[in-house]
Amino acid sequence: MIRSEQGESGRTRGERTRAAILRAARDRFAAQGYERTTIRAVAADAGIDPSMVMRYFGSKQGLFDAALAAAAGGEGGGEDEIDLRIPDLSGVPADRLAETVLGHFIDRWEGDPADDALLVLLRSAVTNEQAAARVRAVFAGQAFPALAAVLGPERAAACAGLVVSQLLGLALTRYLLRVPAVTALDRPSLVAAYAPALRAVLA
Amino acid sequence: MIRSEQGESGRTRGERTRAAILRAARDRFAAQGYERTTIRAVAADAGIDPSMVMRYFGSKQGLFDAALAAAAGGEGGGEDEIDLRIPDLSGVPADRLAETVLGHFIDRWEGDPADDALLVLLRSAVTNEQAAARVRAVFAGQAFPALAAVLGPERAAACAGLVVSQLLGLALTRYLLRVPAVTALDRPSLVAAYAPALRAVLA
DNA sequence: GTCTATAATTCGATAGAC
DNA sequence: GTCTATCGAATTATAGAC
Repeated sequence: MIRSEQGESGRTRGERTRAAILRAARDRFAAQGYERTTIRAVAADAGIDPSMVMRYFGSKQGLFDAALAAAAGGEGGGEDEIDLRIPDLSGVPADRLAETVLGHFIDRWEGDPADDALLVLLRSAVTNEQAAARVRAVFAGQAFPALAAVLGPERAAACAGLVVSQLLGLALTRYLLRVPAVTALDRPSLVAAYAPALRAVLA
Repeated sequence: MIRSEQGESGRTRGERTRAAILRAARDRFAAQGYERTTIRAVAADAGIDPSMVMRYFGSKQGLFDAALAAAAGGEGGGEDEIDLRIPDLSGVPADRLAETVLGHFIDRWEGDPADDALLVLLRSAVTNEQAAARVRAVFAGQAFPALAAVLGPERAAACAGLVVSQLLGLALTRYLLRVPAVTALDRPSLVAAYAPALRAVLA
């Protein structure tokens, strides 16, 4: 029993260390962005040595990519792209579309604290061109198709940019800048307040 | 003529150096944000020694504050706070309010390339708490009162957060993240596209 | 697999000559 | 007023002992 299968769910020691690093990295990148996050701080949060981060992820950029993929992919699989998990919009009546999209988007931001892929990505995208390109790719590859499925491609093309502006504007003021007038609202108030504007775009 | 009044508009040599540093700093902060901007890079852009930056502005934070104030105050005076220059909203008919606010906001972003105070501020505010606090102060001190003047304080309180989300969402997707669906629009299309959503909020 | 030690840079900031 | 020289701290990244 020298090289032991660890008691917890068959994970090896290395896999647990790797997971601890990723969790710490996700929190740091989400809270401080790419530049201000240091490998040393991540290592300290994870309770291991900074050199371990390099061993597992090669470089700071490699750690960022891994943190993004881990936050996005969840525990299910190993996809390396963020999954917005936009649901079954095709069954939603037109007059409930705005509320449905808003509710789903807010859930993605406030639901599981460990699932902060969007926060990680958006916080860094403002000063990191690579992260910004990723935001563009996510919305082009997921948000637009989801809209096109219910509105048709031509109407989706006309309003996709508007929808992205609305949703990211909400995220920016509520989660990144923490503007009091926006953070003061609870979830139901938030949906009710933003639905008319989004409906004006989707109609 | 040893200590010469320089030929150009009576400015002393030091004043011209100071102005060159400020211009370089503004461009760097606007393009890269606070953390990625280095004093050395600003000095190189301005064609002077890095120590001159320290001499004139004391610290990196001092340089940032000065760049913000210079971009905001323009050549007119010496105010040290950003001026959104929200105009005469009280004379605007209610059904043209959305277009007026949008047009003014877009002009502030695209008008004078040297007047990039909002870009400087927003780019840094996402990862710098001090800059974020400044964004909150600007909107609380200028955007909200301007709205209150036309809508009354109670209606302004209800929609001020929404308006900020809309406008900053536009700025984020167009100028910072450069989402193609948003950057593709020219100025008139932009106003026409965003006006319905803003009107839904202001109505 | 984990850590110690350190290399190699880069940064903000200071002291002082001219 | 401008620059040279440098300090001290922080960073990413590497080499190697255990």
